[in-house]
Amino acid sequence: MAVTLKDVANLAGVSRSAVSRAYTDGASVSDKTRKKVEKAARELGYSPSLIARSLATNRTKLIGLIANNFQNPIFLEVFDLYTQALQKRGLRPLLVNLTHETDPEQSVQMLRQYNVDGVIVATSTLPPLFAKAFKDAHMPVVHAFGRAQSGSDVHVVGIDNQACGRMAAETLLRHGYRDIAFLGGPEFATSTQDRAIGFLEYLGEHGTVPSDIRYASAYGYQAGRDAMRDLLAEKRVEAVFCGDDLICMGAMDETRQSGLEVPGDIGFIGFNDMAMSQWSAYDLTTVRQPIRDIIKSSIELVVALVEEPERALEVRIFPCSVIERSTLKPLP
Amino acid sequence: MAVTLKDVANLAGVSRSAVSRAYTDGASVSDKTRKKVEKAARELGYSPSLIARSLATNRTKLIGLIANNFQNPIFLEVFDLYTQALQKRGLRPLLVNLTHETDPEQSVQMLRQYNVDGVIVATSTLPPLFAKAFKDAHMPVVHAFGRAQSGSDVHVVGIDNQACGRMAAETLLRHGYRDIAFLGGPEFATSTQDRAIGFLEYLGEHGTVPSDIRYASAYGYQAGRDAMRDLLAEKRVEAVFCGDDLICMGAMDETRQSGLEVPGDIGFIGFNDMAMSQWSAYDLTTVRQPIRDIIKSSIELVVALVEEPERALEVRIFPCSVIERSTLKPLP
DNA sequence: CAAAAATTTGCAACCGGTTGCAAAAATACT
DNA sequence: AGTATTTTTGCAACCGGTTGCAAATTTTTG
Repeated sequence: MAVTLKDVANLAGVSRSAVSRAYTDGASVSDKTRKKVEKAARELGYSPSLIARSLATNRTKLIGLIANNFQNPIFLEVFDLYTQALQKRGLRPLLVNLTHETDPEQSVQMLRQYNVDGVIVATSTLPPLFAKAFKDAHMPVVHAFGRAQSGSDVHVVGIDNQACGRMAAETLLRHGYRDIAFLGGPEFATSTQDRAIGFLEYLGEHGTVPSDIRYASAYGYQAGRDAMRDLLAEKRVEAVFCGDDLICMGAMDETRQSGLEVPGDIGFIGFNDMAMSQWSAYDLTTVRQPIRDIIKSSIELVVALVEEPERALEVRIFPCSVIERSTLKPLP
Repeated sequence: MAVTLKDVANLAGVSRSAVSRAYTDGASVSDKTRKKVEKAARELGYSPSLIARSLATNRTKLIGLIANNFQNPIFLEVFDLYTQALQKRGLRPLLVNLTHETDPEQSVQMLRQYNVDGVIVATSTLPPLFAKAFKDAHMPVVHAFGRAQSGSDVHVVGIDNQACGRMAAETLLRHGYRDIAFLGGPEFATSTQDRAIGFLEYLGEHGTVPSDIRYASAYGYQAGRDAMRDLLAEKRVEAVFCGDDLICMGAMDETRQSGLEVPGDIGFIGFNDMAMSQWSAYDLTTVRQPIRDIIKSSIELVVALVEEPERALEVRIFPCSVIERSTLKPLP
């Protein structure tokens, strides 16, 4: 039913190899033959089967894209950028949803079966078990938005979360806040841990200590609200550093619902600078993470790894910046 | 390097067919042989290549998932549900981003090359050219969230947008509004057109006409804001039916920025009931679209089509419902 | 113009599985 | 026991491409 290389070869009056070569660039074909093949292909409506090619070349042009947070809209931006960037290179994302997945082996198994050329893990926290499983399966893996784990053996493209924590602290102090709370993402997330470290460090260096340290149960809106409710019930602070914009929005909504004003009564600084952060309902001051750069770079890295699997372990860090909007009181 | 079926066959002391059969259920193998094969496979860490299998069986277990709106967070919910539901059936989504794509042929080409078993188009508007291109390529296609086009030849799973438009109108009238505006998505979107028809129809049946009809340039926040700004500059209405929650949020933010109150000065009713719609900053009254049902059903349909390509054209419609929250004034 | 060099071509084996068919083995029946 | 029936097995061809190698062709050179 489908038209194959052989059909084209017959119509063009050349060998099957000739047709194949006409479709692989860099191959040795005369112009004359190529023209004949192209003509025949057009007449028959031929398009080569990537499956068959994959079998022969052992390359699928498939990149596994692993994600475990489909609640945070920032991942939609991430998917958008990934799919587009991959498409431009003639690659395709094979989306894997780890949201309710617990068994690393099984996921690896799947990716292996599809013979993906490489894997990009786009999660803030890569369970160590997964990292190991991928490595063991001899798949090129890069962990985007990850942390440079000391003992780890997976390539990382991301940001320096400690430095970002410091930036947030610096911004809050500069705006004249003293009585500050830290409201992070889940405590087990390395990203959260690092941001906390940098944040505390900087405050410490300037003779302060956070009035409250607290963790949302997830990188999500409701988790942010819940944590903020608890915080408000216990004490009063001047400003809050939230480990994620979505958490921040939840916290702000909770704050406003309880009758307080932002930034009049409490100031907020978030993290990520997702598209929604500039909505006027929030207009968040936030630490901006350069996701375009991270995504571009992680694709380049995984592609390079496909060519050169034994490449030296690499960690690529991109700088963040503070975007000042209106959730902090004006500079003194 | 990779361990193949032949290796397993050798170790187990059986033929290659035996190994193959051990892995296809329903095949004729004795228990004894299967045990031997399983043991050998375990020892070698064998996992069969889907690529090779695909070549032989002409089935890839890949479903093309086409989307063209990565700006609207509702699609993150959609992706989440799709990836999970497909995974459960042992299928994988091959994500295609049409956002900046104009040439249907090229996209079809791609999906053909990967030999996807079927295609799910998850866009509110399927450009007719795409529909035709897929059909011509003899791919099972289901248009989720689509409209039952009269002359079309693609299966559809979605909602009755006209009925939904009527529901919105009914809700607004019931709440005592008279001076009502329609703020739809892009005018070319069939979903928008249908919602408008139903909306106008119902109002007409109750002796009213909208005070304003207007279309946002996209199903997005900023587009909603811009359209609302124009509306406010021109006239004053009591309530607005927005063609999408995201548009509605933009419109609400614009309204509030201009000093008006919701629902005090202007009431809003949205469309979709995305996760964010219940955030307290908006707490939208909205028409709920049953996306879980649509997604589940569209997968079932595409799977059925793979088995039976010449299946009669089908249109599956799920009912919507109005979720009342706080963006309309209380019932009189 | 012939010989040497460079380019193009086709053959045939291979990638890693599946499957129809006939032979072999196991089970049922008289 | 021997024969008929059912189940299991291996052979070999096939899925749709790629690629090393040697032969055929074209181009360059003296």
